[in-house]
Amino acid sequence: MNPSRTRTFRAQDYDLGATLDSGQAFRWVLRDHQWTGVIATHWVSLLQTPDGIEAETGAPVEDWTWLEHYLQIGADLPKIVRTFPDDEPMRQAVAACRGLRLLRQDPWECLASFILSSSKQIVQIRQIVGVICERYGESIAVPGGGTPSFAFPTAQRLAQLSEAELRACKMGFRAPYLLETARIVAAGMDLEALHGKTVGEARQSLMALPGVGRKVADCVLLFAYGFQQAFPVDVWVMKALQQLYFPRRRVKLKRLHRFAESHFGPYSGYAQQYLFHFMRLRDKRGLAEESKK
DNA sequence: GCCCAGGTGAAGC
DNA sequence: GCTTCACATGGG
Repeated sequence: MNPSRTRTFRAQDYDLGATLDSGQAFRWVLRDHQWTGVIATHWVSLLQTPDGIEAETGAPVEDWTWLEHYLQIGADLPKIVRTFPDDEPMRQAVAACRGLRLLRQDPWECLASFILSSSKQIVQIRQIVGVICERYGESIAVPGGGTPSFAFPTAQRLAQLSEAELRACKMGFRAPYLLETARIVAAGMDLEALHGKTVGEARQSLMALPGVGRKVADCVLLFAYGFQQAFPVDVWVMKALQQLYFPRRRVKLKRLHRFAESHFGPYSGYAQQYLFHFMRLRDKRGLAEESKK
């Protein structure tokens, strides 16, 4: 096929906005109905259409497999949703988040981003990621006249920096974690090798890294490696499980993990993303209602 | 000023 | 094993 800068993907049941804005990835910006972001070294702009997604890139592309893979165009969403438990909370979440998908991201970018995510709001994670990309990422091709754009910095690049330089990117106490992890990866830890492991083994390898606990590890397992059983429990998912499944009884984290494993089926990670997004939507609406008063 | 954010690691029971 | 606390920074 001839190299081209545009391409159309046919896709049913795909809510691009919900997917790119649901706290999985931190580099997407909405402008004039188009989502603009960076995947590896590609500047990309995406537009939702009735039949699917129209993509534009900064440089001509011959093989579009990388984008199809990132967006998980081929995932059978109706089939996945049918495996969710048939209970009231999931019915509500599915109704509220129709077309929400899981992306398949680059392991290093996902790992580094989620090390920066701890105890931070999504807007702020975006901001920190933006700063490290501008300062330490390679410049990439953008359409004529566009503002400069940068790849996510490699582990090798970040490994050369000082802790002070990272702190200057507003990441606070996360700086030493990111720096140490970058140095371990730059020194030869093979992130690709985790693809061939079991969830448990892969999780152990990730949790051995500084700044990576159960929650960050599960995010990377789910959003980068496609382990559909990984079930990240952050404050929102904690709230969802507490309020929707265990009202008026405080349940400990360990128990919630066990509940999640047995209750949500083979695509529990997907179910988790629906609960997460559902809770955030509900919160936004709640605030909007309140400000009207 | 206050509380909270896609938490983790270390210290103290 | 568990619970508590410090850790930067900015949004609401």
